Amino acid sequence: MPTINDVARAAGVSPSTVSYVLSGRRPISAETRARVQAAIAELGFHPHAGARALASSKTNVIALVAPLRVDVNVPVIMQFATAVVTAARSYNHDVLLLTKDEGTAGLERVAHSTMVDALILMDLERDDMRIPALRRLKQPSVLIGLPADHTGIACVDLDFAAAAREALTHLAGHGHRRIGLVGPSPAVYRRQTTYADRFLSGFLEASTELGLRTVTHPCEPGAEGVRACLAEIDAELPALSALVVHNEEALRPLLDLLQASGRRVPEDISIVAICPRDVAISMPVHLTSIDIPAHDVGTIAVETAMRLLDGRSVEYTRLLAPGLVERDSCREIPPSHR
Amino acid sequence: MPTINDVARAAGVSPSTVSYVLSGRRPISAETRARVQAAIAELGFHPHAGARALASSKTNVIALVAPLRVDVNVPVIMQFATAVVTAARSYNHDVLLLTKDEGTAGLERVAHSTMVDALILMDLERDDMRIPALRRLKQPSVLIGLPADHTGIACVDLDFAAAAREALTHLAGHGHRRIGLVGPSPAVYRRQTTYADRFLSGFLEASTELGLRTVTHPCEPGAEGVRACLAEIDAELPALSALVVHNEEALRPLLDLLQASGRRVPEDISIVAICPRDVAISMPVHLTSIDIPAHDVGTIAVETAMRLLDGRSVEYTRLLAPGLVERDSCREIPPSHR
DNA sequence: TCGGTTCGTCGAAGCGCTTCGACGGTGGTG
DNA sequence: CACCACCGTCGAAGCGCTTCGACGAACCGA
Repeated sequence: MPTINDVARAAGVSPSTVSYVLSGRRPISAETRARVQAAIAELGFHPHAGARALASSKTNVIALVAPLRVDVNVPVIMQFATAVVTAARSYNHDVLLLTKDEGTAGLERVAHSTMVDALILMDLERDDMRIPALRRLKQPSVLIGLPADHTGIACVDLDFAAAAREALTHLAGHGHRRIGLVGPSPAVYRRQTTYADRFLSGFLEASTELGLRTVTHPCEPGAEGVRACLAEIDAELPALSALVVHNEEALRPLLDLLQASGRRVPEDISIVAICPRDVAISMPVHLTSIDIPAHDVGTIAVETAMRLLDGRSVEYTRLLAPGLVERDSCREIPPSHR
Repeated sequence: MPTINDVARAAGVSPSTVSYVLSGRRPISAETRARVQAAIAELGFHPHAGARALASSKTNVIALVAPLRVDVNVPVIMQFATAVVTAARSYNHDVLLLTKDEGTAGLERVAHSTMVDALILMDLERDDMRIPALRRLKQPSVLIGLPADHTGIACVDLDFAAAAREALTHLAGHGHRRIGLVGPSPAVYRRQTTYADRFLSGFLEASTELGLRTVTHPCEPGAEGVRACLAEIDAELPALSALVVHNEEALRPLLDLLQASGRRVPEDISIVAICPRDVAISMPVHLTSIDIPAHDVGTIAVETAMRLLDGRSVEYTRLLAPGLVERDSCREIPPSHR
C-alpha cells in the first residue's frame, strides 16, 4: 500500500502538496496537480481512512441504526437502508450498520470512539430512551420518525396525520360516509412508535371535519387477528362501505377474508391502504394506496445529516406530504345512494 | 473526549500501560489494572477508532456487500444482514454496509483505504467479476453463495443440491412418483446466481436415483407467470401428485391458483417449499418446507472471517445440510394407490 | 521603483494509539 | 550467594494523514 509520501516522492513534491491536491483546500498549479494525479493513479494510492480520520477528525462514515429484528416491516426498512446507503455514497460517505438492540450503548460506542460523523436512526418510539443520549453526542443525528420530545434533533418522516386525512378525503369524495380503520397491531401501539398515533389522530380529526361515521380498531397479526378485527368493525359500524388499512401485514389476510365472505373489492367495499407501492400492486386487486416514501425519507435524512455536518441550516421537523395513488380498490358511490 | 494520555495521567501510569490494560497483550498487575480501569470508567474514555486503526492496522470493521435493489428476496437478505451484524458484534466488530451496485470499485475502495479488515459478500453470480478483484485484496473475504471458480476464497451456503434431494426423498417416501418443480424466475437463471442451478441438478439427480417421473420449469413472477408455469408442468406431467417450489414469490399465487381450480393442498396435491420458515407458516396451509438458514449462514460467514483474520484454518467450502420441516402440505399416498 | 498582495509550495507539528526494546525489581536455582 | 529469568512498567518511535505558518516568486498599483 503506497502512502502519501510515496506519491509525493514520485511526483517530486512534498506530502502536503499531495494532500492539498486531494482536498483542494489550497490552490495548486495545473502542472503540479497533473503530476500528482498521475503519481496517484500509477501507484494506486488510496488514503488510509484511519490516518485521515485521526488527522482531520472526520470519518466520512455515518451510522445507520436499523431495527433488525425480523419483523413486519422488513421491506420498508430495506428501502430506507437502500436509500440511506445510496445517498450517503453520493456524498462520499459510507454507512456503518448498527442494530437497534444495541440501544444507547451502541450509539455511544460508535460516537465516542469517533467511528462516525453523524447518526441516522429509524424506528423511534414516543419516549425513546436514546434521545437524551443522542443530545449528549458531539455528532449530529437525524431521526426517521417523530418521537415526543425531539427538540434540537432533526426528524424526517411521512406526515401520517395528513395521510389519514388524505385517505378519508379521497373516500369521502367518492361518496363514502361510513368508514372503518384497520390499524396497526396492538404491539405497535404498545411500542409507542408514533406513526400509529399520528395516523390515528389525523384520522379522527378528519372524520369529524368531514362529518363521517367512522370506527377504528387495531389489528392483531395473522388471519385470526384480521378476522376478529373486521368482525368488531362490522359490529360497531354496520353497512360500512370502505376501509382504510394502516397495516401492511393485515392486507393480504383481509383481502382473503373479504373474498371468502363474498364481499367484492371495490364493488361491495372500498379500500385505501397505507403501504409501499409494490405491496399495493402485489395484491389481487391493485390497491389505491398512500405510499410510504421510504426512498425519499432516507435520502432526505442523509441530506439533512450532511447539512448539519457542514453547519448549514436545516428544517428540524420535516414531514413529507402524502401522495395517494388511485388504483382499483375504490368505488365511486353514485350520488343517489349516498 | 479524553485520550489515552488523560487516562494514563489520571491513573498515574504511562500511556503504554493503559494500552496494555486495554489489549491484555502484556501482563499488568491487578492493582494497576484496577486503577486504570477506574480512570477509564470515570473519564468515559473510548479509544479513537482511527488512531487505533492507524497504529495497529486493524479496524475491527467488516464490510457487508448486500444486493440492495428492492428485490424478491428482501426478507432473506435482511436475515443475512441481521445475522452478520449480530455475529460481528459478538466478535467486537462493526459492519460497514455496501451495496452490490458499487461493484468491484466499492470493494477496492474500502479495502485499499483500509476501512475494513475483511469482506462478506452475498448474492454472488456464477462468474462474478468481483472474485478476481477480491483475490487481489489484502483483506480476506467470505462469500455467501458458491460461484464457479472460488478457489482460495471461503464460501458458505445452504447445500441446495442436497435440499433438492431431501425434498424429493421426502415426497418419494410419502409415495409420490410424479413430481413437478416450480423453479425460480428465468431472471434468476439468467443472472447466474448459482443456487438455482445447484438445486436443479440436485433435483434431477435425485429424480433419477429415486426413479421418479419429474418435470421442471422456471416460473415468471406474478400470478400470470405462475399460471403459465403450472399449466406447462401439468401438460408435461399429467396427474402429478406433488410440487417442489423453489420460488418464494410464486408460493402465494400458486396456492391461490390451486385453490381457485379446486385442487386442495395436500389432499389433491402435496407441496414442499424451499423458503424461510416464516414464509412457510404465513401461507393458508402451513407448508412443509426446507428452510433457508440465513441466520446460520450469516453467523458462519462472520465466524469464518474471524478465523481467517487470526490465521486459523477454515473450511473453504461450507455447505450447510438442509433441514426439512414437516407441516401440513404433504400427504402420504396409501400404498394401494401408488 | 518599491511595498504589499497573492499564488504555489514546503516543513513540521501534531492527531491518539500500539508496540518494541529497555530496565529495575523479584524470585527461583545451582 | 551469585546469576538468570521473568514480571510489570515506561519511553519513544512510529502509523499516514491534515493543516498551519512560513517563504520565495511573481504580480499589482501607486
